[in-house]
Amino acid sequence: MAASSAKPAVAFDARQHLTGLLRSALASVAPAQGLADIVLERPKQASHGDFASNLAMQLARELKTAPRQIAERLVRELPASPHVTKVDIAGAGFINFTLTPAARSAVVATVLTAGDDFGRGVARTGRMTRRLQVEFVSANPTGPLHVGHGRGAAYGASLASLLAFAGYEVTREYYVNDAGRQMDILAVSTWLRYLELFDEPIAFPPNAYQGGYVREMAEQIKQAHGDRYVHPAEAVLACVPETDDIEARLDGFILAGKDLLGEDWAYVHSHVLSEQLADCRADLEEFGVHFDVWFSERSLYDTGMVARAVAKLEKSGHIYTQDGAKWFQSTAFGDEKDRVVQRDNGIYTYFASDIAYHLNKFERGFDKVIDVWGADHHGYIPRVKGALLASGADATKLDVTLVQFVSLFRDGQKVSMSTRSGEYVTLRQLRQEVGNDACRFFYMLRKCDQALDFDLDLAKSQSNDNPVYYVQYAHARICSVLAQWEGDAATLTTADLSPLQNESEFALCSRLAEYPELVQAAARDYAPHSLAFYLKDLAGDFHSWYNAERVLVDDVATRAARLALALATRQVLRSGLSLLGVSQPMSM
RNA sequence: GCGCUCGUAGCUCAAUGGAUAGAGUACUGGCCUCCGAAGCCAGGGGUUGUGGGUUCGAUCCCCGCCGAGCGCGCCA
Repeated sequence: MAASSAKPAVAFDARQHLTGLLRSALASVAPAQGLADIVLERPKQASHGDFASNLAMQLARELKTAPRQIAERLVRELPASPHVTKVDIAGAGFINFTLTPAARSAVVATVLTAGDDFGRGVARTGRMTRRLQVEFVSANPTGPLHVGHGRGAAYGASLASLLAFAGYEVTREYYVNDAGRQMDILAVSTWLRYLELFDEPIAFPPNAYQGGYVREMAEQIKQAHGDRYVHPAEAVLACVPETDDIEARLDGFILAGKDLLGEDWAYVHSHVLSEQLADCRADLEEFGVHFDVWFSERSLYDTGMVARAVAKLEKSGHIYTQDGAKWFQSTAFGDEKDRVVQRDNGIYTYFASDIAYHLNKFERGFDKVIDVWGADHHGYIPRVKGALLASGADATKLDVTLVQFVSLFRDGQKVSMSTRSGEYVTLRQLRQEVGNDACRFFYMLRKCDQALDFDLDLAKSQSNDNPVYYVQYAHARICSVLAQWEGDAATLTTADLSPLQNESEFALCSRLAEYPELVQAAARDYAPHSLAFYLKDLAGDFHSWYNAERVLVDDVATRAARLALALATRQVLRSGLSLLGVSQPMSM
């Protein structure tokens, strides 16, 4: 298409340009320091110009000279530039650059030309990592997702989108814990509720899953299979030891299920698993959270990966046997104590499958493996990294990001939540109360390593005050103006931008220009929350400008320039909101 | 007790080692015959828990103390 040739070969990059100027000045002032990093930051205050460099302060020690004096010399040696209108020395020795109006507004054309690609990073090569995996949520499929999972879901999904946009190839993965005791507990819970439907007198264990969804699954099984799985209470209770140890009693119920149901146990087990997994998946899809891979823990056992992983550790001499169990010597890698990988009864622990899983991830050739865990799992980091090291893997390729807890408040009271007791607010309930957009955005309004207090009443009663509307409103406003203009937006790409002369216009331009570097920084730091804060700032700059200046004025040139600025703003709003999984309404 | 994550305006939260620590909310006072007032402008609000250290410069890095959450199982 001919239109693509309209894309300028080299868009003006102010940061690159100024870096070149400073490098040139540095070569004259201090030739020996030619390799010093040139840092350019965007000052918080408009009076400090468009860019500031701390180069003089960094050189003060080496040159044994006062920063301001070095700054003066640097400024004297700066090559003349058609894009710079003013260079100041301020504060402790900052060199402040103010760009010409043309250089400041040039970003508008850059945005409109690039469209959805504005801010997108190019694929990295060489020593930069390229293929990434983000594993997140990975909740046991033993019940509905709760608001804590929701935070992990929103964080992981936004992070993955951000990394992909920043130029990495990203795989989104959910680790399904479909093996192990928790699944057995869910199966037996359902079976016991099922027996209740046939009036078998068995007291429901207090540590079994209490949620209503368990009763629903029991009802489904009854509808589909009648009394096929019914066994008399006496037969069931015969397997359950008379003890105060409720865990031992629960294991007795599980044993009863396996013994009495025989091959039918597998049916109940797989039925409840697929039910919960499907529910979880649908919940996440509605929340705008998608996965490329649903990885089964059980497949690690079926393919012998778990046994191989343990054997590998054994071979490298990091396993010893004590009390009939096999222990991994994780203390050799900084863990607090050694950990069992295989119990005396021959059954592997979850830790063994975790090792196998991570080795599998590494075998798949990712340059970086990012695990998003709940903060309560922080104690597992040393042992997992230790196992990787012991297996000869490069543990620095594993990054673990911890997402802190979410506390819900209703009527000023903290809502106590426990998965087992079934007394918790589900992600689905939260989404229905607050809405998906507000939910996704709200979760992103704090750093993930910060505990989150979520006031349900506030989110419900004052949902109009939610920051997400502030950002979406800016988008809708722009759509409205463009609709009233009734022109062809494509013509704005080449609009003359010289009519943009007001401070509020330059402030908005500067914010737009910041977007690509913000994307890179947020991706580097695994910090999608900074994108949410950026969008709030961008919307704020837009609203301020919109109140200060009128877009649809009679003067044709001014109107075109301002429409172009509005359109560029909409482009970046749309880009950022979509990365966060928030919709971009035309009207609201 | 040991370990991890934290402690910033009344409240909820920001701040690649940079300049006078910023937003929102709440409070006070202004702005719609004018493109969407879910908006804008202005104002008061702080010893960044605390005491040291490193640095030209510390909310950020290091150490002690105080306080909060989480973890410390042959559960997942």
